[in-house]
Amino acid sequence: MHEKELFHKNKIKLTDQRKEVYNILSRAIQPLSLDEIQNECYKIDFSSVYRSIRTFIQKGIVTEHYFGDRKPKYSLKMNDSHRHYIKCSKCGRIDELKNVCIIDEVNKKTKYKIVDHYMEFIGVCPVCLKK
Amino acid sequence: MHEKELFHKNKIKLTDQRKEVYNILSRAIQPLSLDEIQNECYKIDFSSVYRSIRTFIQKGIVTEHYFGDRKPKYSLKMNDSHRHYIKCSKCGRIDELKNVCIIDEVNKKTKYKIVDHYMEFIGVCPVCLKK
DNA sequence: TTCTAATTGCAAGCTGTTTGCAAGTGGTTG
DNA sequence: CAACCACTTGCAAACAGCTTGCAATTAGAA
Repeated sequence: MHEKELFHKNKIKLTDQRKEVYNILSRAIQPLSLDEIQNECYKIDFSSVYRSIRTFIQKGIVTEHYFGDRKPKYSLKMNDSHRHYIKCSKCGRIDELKNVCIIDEVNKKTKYKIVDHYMEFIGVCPVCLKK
Repeated sequence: MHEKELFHKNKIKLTDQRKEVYNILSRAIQPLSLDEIQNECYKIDFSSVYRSIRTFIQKGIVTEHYFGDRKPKYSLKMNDSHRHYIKCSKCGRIDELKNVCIIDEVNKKTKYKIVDHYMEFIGVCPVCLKK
């Protein structure tokens, strides 16, 4: 869906700042922290990035993730299906993790109804292993 | 292992403050934040709790967890051989995810040698599901 | 084009973590 | 078992990241 349509559907005013934040997230291959987003922006105040993100979360467009890092990270929910990554700790290469279906297992074991999840793996890729 | 032995083995001075922090963690059934630990203490300055924890982490005795509230939480690593958690999106309750071993599967599928990973599951807990 | 409610940038405030320092203490040594 | 010293403590102040109030600006409806 195009951003204009998406914003309109969600009753979000289409400002330059919000467009830019949205586009940065849509191009990102990984979730980004607030300051990572701001660094990608041409010239937007931190508080505006912050408020854009809060608006997007509230409208259900963006998801907030917590990893072993003090700063939460953000991604577009619409990219959710591509949200399993594996990253090489040597060369930085990022691959997608396909067909790793753990949700059913987690569901069964915990009796929770899973509404969201994120998995990220760090390892040494086959190429670097050979070196 | 008894705390005196453990501290000695790790070359940590055995002070009243550290003993107390350690004992609070060893009794805890969930990871605790710094101020939760301090509240359990008889009368220890916040910075001493903080520094005890940092020492324990550095010695590999304690693990730091991020669960999406602002405050990281801490648990004894020995209680904790490979824990994953699941968090309720309604009430914030945190449960442990037992016996979810995905590493072997990821290893097999990707040929990466996994060195670290994050998994985050958000769902609605059984109690909230009933409401 | 005009009008208004929503959004922006800025600066200040808040919450939680980290650090510098003087005073105090564990534990090693003679 | 006394003396010593490097490590630890409590306190207060600094820091980092997030949040908010406000006056000026702007999107978009009328």
